Amino acid sequence: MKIGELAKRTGFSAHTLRYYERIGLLAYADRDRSGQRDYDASVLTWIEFLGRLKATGMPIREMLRYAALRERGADTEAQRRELLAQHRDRVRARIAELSDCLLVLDNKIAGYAGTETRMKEYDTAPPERRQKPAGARRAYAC
Amino acid sequence: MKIGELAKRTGFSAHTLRYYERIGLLAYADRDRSGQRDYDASVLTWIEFLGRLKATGMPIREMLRYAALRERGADTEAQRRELLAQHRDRVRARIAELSDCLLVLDNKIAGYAGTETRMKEYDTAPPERRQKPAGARRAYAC
DNA sequence: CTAAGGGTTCGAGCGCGCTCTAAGTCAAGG
DNA sequence: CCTTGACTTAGAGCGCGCTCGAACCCTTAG
Repeated sequence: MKIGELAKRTGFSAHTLRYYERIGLLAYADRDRSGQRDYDASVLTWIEFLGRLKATGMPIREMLRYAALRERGADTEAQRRELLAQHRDRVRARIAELSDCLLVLDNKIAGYAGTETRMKEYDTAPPERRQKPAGARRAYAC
Repeated sequence: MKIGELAKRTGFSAHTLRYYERIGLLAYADRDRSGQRDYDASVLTWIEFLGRLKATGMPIREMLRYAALRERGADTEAQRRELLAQHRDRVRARIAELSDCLLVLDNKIAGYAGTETRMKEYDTAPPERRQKPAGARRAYAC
């Protein structure tokens, strides 16, 4: 497989794949007689996993540490497991943080929606029902 | 409140707060007779909300759009709500992505743990019980 | 009076992760 | 034979979000 196809398959650009090789995140790829990289399909698994690490915000520095352990073979498994476990904890924390922020956002949005609803109700409701609806209790500040 | 205290209270550095003012994310702050910024406590709410937007990965560009709408007053509420709703959807998608990756990580980690378990079992189990345990079915590739 | 410890401005610099340019090589199709 | 287009390299450049340095100004405590 040449770099263009690998790019297509992984979603990384050829530029990025070469960059990853340069910095050591991908092993030096075999070249054909004309010097072009010729990838083995097995690299797909690794690149896809790198994609996961990247998607979860692992810095390249740390991917490099993981890649280096991997290259050193089976007796680094405990260290790799440890590294991933730490990362997993960070991901969990991140999810929790985002979920927390999501509540704030929902609240704020509900506040805006509440304003519209109140305005509509104020316009359309008969005078005796013109009172603060339940949604009006928060989120005016911003 | 001077910038140092605001920094302490919000978790943003004084440098960052000045930077935010420079780019228009924070309104120009009143200065005292000696030219030092003197903040009103009300700015805290806004800065904390900015912190939420930042924590959820909103780019500064977009915070600026939101801030600009806010400055323009109450008749931009629908647009602000729309902007936040879009952002909220991205946050939800991001949480989903992270959760998905989390499963992959858990799996991989379980694979490493499985290796250790298997090695232990292989070392300690009597020969007739030396067979693949349940945890051995995946995640060797990396 | 002096020194410490805040604050001010402007602009340069940095760390990250790419992303692109330039100049060149090579293989296949018309 | 010639063009097209994908590939090669080394290295420069970029967008983001700060972060810091230099040189200076105020206020306050000892």
